[in-house]
Amino acid sequence: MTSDGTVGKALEVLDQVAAYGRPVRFSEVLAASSFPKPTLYRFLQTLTNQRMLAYDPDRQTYSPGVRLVRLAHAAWEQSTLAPIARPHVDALSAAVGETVHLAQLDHAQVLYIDKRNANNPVQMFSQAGKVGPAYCTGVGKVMLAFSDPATIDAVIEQQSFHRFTAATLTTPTALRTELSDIRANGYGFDREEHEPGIICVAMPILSDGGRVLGALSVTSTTSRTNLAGLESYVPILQDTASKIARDAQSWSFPDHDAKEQTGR
Amino acid sequence: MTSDGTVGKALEVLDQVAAYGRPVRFSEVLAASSFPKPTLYRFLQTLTNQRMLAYDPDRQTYSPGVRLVRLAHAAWEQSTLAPIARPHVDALSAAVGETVHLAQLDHAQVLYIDKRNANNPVQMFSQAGKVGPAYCTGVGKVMLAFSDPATIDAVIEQQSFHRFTAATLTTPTALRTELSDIRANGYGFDREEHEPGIICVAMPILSDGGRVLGALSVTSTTSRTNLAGLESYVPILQDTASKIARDAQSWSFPDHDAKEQTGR
DNA sequence: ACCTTGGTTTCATTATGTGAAACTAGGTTT
DNA sequence: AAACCTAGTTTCACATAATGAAACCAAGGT
Repeated sequence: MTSDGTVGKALEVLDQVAAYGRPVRFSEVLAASSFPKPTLYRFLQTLTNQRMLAYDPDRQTYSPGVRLVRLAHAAWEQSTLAPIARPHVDALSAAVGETVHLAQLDHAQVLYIDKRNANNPVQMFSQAGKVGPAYCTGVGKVMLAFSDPATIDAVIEQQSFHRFTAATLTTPTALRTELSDIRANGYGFDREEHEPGIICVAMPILSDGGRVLGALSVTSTTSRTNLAGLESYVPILQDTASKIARDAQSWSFPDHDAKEQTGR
Repeated sequence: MTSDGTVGKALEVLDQVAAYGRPVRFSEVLAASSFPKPTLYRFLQTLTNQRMLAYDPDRQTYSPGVRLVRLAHAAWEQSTLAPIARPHVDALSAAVGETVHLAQLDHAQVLYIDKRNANNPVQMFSQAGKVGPAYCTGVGKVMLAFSDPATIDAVIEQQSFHRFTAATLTTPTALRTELSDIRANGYGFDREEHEPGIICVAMPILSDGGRVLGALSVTSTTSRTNLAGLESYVPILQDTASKIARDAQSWSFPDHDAKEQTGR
């Protein structure tokens, strides 16, 4: 399951390089890798030839390659909620005048798909594609809360429960309690759990079948407002979420997970 | 060269699926593919398992997967000019009040890396990652003009020279003439060659060594201005480009191509 | 001149990918 | 309903391609 075939291994290497967030040397990758030296070397070569990685011969470093940017554009337009949600997110952003996030659950992480920053706009790519922990973000908890039990277990399993702030939930038990609160309410908050001073309300985007398609959040700072203030956005968030869900349905956004295909 | 190993083949398939720009069925891919049925089938399975592709079991279609979005985020931040250029592009955009593009040459295509749309902002990812033809865009021609002869030949070789508008350059000869004009001037235009009514000025971003790092352009419409009007932006474009080049240098942006590594 | 560290190449061994052919599930025609 | 497609999936003997221990090379350092 971990790796299917050579391709899986190569992608594992690609992921690893991307994870560093900065150009890395061969030896660094090697040290962290489970592959023996020549094998890893060949993977890096192949990926570089394929422009999935870029190699800087001067510094002898590898970093993720431009080919990915092109591919991701296609992925973003076809396999995410972003294009469907765009007009609704725009409207929401305009109405609330605060930062709005659109996220999906990928793997066991929160993947930010789109963002509107009311004040200084722009800089989307820098945010879209970003990943965050599921256990201490508004969108993460909300998506998790409405996932099926098996997924919840699997995801919780993979969380680090690193303490970012004093408010961070650091145990599976605390998180599970929070999740059932969220299920009861229909929405959730981030109470400075990830970054001090940063709070948000998050709303799941649910399909008719009750499946989690993604989540929306409105983010602000404790200096500007408080949880009660954010809670006033719940109706419009609710409305936006259901509109997105409706459009996603009619556009026939896949309601199922890609069923686990029997690998090798 | 065409394909190095299994990984290369798999990525070829991935590219092919992404190129459709919409979910595709197995048989469609098969028809266009050089791989025999079971081989292709296995590749699609592997890529799906790896979430490089997403499979919709209802419609039996494949589309690029979300994992790419995450990877691309890293690529965008590390292997493109975008993060370095961002402040300068912001400033340029604010100064000219027109749409600004930042592009790099990838393969034989123009890859848009960043964009500022003065009026209705946002919607970057939808643009970043987008590709366009090199022979009939301002940025494409400008980057090509300052590339080394071998690259020029190779790129021209791969152009389709499809006629988009009456002004499109449709022959290698016409393009070569245009390129030497651009070299002489130091910048270039798009004279409605790609889309009617759309014109732009483009400026190459050159390293100290004279290597093409990317290109900037200011785009407008014939209803708002004309080529002479756009030409007035040349000084600020020049300035912006050289600032980006400077920063790229000091940040040690790879000045060389990833040297062709001897594949299998 | 002699190590050491980091990167690259070789090559016999073995695992993996390969694809013709056979199979299955829906749908359509006779 | 039986025969017949068409599109997708599985099998399996075979060949190719991946593997990694070991050897090699190139810089720097001592």
